[in-house]
Order: sequence, then C-alpha cells, then structure tokens
Amino acid sequence: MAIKKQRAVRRTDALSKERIVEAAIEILDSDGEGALTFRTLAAHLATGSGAIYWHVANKDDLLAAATNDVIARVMADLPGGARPREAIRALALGLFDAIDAHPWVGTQLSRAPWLAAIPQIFEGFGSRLEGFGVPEGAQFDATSTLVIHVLGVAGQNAANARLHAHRTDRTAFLGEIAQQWAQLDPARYPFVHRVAAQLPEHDDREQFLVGIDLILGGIEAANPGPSPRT
Amino acid sequence: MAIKKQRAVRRTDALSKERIVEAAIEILDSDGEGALTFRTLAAHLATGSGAIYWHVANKDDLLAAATNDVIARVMADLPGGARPREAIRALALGLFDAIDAHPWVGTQLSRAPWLAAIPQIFEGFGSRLEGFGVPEGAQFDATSTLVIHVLGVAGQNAANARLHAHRTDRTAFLGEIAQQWAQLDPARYPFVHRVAAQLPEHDDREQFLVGIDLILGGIEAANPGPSPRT
DNA sequence: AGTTATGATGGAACGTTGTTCCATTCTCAT
DNA sequence: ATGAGAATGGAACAACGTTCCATCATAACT
Repeated sequence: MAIKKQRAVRRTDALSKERIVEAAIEILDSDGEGALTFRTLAAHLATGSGAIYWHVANKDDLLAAATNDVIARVMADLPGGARPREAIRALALGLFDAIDAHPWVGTQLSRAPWLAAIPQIFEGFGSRLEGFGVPEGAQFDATSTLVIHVLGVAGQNAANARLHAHRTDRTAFLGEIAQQWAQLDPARYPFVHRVAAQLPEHDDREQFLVGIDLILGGIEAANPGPSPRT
Repeated sequence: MAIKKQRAVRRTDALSKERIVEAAIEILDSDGEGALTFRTLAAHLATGSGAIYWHVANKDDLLAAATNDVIARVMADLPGGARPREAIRALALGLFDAIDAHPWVGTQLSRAPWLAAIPQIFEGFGSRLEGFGVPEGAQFDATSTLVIHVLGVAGQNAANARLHAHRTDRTAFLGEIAQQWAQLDPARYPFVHRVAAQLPEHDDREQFLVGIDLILGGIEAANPGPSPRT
C-alpha cells in the first residue's frame, strides 16, 4: 500500500523542463535563433545556467524538445476526414506554416534526423499515402521524397530568415538577390537570368505547394492503380 | 608606359585564398566539420590566425569558398550530350556523390541560399529542363523543386554524417535508429513501424534518385507536350 | 642605395559561448 | 529534529571567432 504522494510543487515558479522549453521558444520566436543562450535563458527564468542543466542535458536536447513541441502541435491541429490528396496537402501546408512562423524549427529539422519530430512527419505522410493508392513497396520512397521536400524547404526558409532578420522588407531582400543573379554572366547563366525577375515576386508558400503537387503527380504516374484518388 | 611587373612570389609558401581554402577542405574532409577552426587551420598552414583574416573575411566566407570549389568541380565534370532526362539525372547524381564525399558541403548548402553555388545548381537543372520540354512558365517552379530535393538530401546526409562520425559501421548506425523507430507506439505509428525494417538496408543514393524520378514524372504529367522526352 | 608606404604576417588578447563544478538551499521521509 | 537527496544559482573553464597590433618583407620613389 502506501502510494507515494505526487511531488508537491516546490514553489510556484519552480523550474521544469516544460517551463524551460516554453521560455526557450519565446526567446527563439521573438529574438531569433542567435538570441538563445543559456545566459539569456537563465536571465529570462531568473535563475542560473547550472540550474537549467539539471532539467536539460544540453542545448541540442533543449532545441530538440522545442522543435518537438511545435511539430506535435501541427500534427494535433490537422483537420481530419479529407480526401487523401487534400489530407496530404493540408499536412504539408501545416508544416510549412509552422516552419514559416518559427524559422528556427527549420534549422533544427534540417540538421537533426534523429529528432523525435521526424517519425511524426514520416508517419503523417506515409499513412496518408496508403489512402492515396500507393502500393506498399513504393511507400517508403514516396514518403521519403515528400519528407525531404518539407525538410529542404524548411532549411532554405530558415536560412532566408537568418538573412533578413534585420531587414524590414522581404521583397527588397529578394530583390537584392535577384540583382546579384542578374549580374551573373548571361552567357553562362541564361536560365538564372530569365528567372531572376520572378524571384522577388514569387510566393514561397505557393511554390512549396507546387512542389508537393509535382511529387504527388509523379507518385500517381509511377503507380497507376484502381484505387480512388482525387 | 612602364607596365607594372606582376607581383613576384614573396615566398614559395606564401599565403593565398586558394591555399587557405585548399587547406580548409583537407581538414574538413579528413577530420569533419567540427575540426575546422582558425587555430587548426593556422597550425596546418604554419601561420597565425590573423594572417588568415588578411585573405578571408570570416569563417562564413571561407566555408562559402570551399563549397563553391566543390560544386564548381561537379559542374565542370559533367558528361555532355546526353538526352534530357539522363542529363538531369547525371547532374543530380553528380551533386549527390559530391555531397556524399564531402558531407560538410551538405551543411553549407542547406543553410546558405546566398551561396554562389546555388545559382550554379539552379542553372544546371533549369537549362536542362528546357530540353525536357517544360514550358517557360513552369520552369521556375519545376527547377526549384529539383533544387530543393538536392538541398534537402544534402542537409540530411550531412546530419547523418555528423552522427556516425565516430562510428565505424553505417548499417549498425541505421539499425539503431530503426530500433528506436520500432519502439514507438505501434498504434500511433503503424507506418513508421512497417518501414523501420527497410531503414538499415536502404540505399540513400538510390532513394535520392527515385525522388528525382518522381519529380520528373510529376513534371511530365503536369506538362504534356509534343516535345521529345526520354 | 636609402627611404618610405604599403602588403603581409604571426601571435597575443578580447568577448561570447556551451558546459562543468560546487557550495548552498530546499523538501520530504524518517 | 535530522539526514539524504533533489534542486538551485553563480563562479569558473575551455574553446571558439574575431580584432588588434607590433613586426617584417617587398615594391616604388627619390
């Protein structure tokens, strides 16, 4: 008998991994990835860096937990009951929007494949591909391609965010890159030249979705079957 | 008149950006990304860190130059004259193999979109898509999707390399991840469970190429036209 | 040839970071 | 009340990127 009491709260402001991760996310969101140090975090929590290490193994552990939090929220908020193709697109867009809102998540995803968030994403796409009519033998490769697309865009988005962190205008920033591209040798870079003009006005989100659709189209074409699609 | 003499070589072992980049690549390749510091680099070149900064703006600049070197070599070594689809696959495989041989290139590519290497890759895929029969309006999105796939795989590859840097066996490493995946709740992760078994034995290079083919298939399906494909 | 301005060099020093260490405090079971 | 272990907070350490500066070598100019 004698069931141990749950540990009572030590103080109302007691430290815990949840509180630490929450504070870290706040700092990352408001001041960018560069602003998260154990010192700013300790200051934000009114404690010392040593105390944080009691709850968190190291910075990677902390970032992994924060990333998991964000991704888990995305997976939980997904609308159910949609047709297969729409379900896949909704998942992809949910991930994109989360990464767009928290660029540091993009950095983490694109450099940490052991992250607990990855199986979640994998499961999300993989299980929905079943309903899309993809035979079992082709599911692994098809899922990987979709996941890679998400992670690839995540990394580029995060990199862009790091760049125009100080800048006000996003279009102006893309304009600068377009100008650099336009200054390349037209003989060696004809395509880049032609495309540079579209750079400042293009919509990342839309282009991301076009990519998802291209991949889905390729999956369909590679796996013609009797299953209902749409 | 009096044409200025070209600067004579100061000493045979004079420092230069080329020599610095070359040394950096050696360190990165043999000892991994973590091993490249301005101190190890200075020791390798038998000089001081200050001297390096005379030729190189900062570490980002150095890494960008090193990455450019590798990518430029890939673009130069491509076989010409192949049919469009094969040309695209050859380019993709060339990039994959380079990133596989130099994982640190993957890290750079997936976190630096302003890199001079990116327009090169863009041009490589974009110009070849023309021959593939993609109408001009669709070329930007199609190219982006291919580039994103390469950059996405680059990032994941680099992350994997960072992980089993110390380990001997790659299959054993994948086996560990597969085991982690297999320990997830089967009710919530049925797909991940089914796929975990394929993880240790799957071939990254082959799966990368399947992704390229899926995207190409999607591009074909989205742009039916009279142009010769194959 | 001697002088001078500038190109280059090498190493010390600075500020910041992640992490470790440790003396101290707090809480609970006895 | 007391001892044990959980938890805390801040000092200290090692490593890093970068800056600074005293010094040397070379090319141009008298």
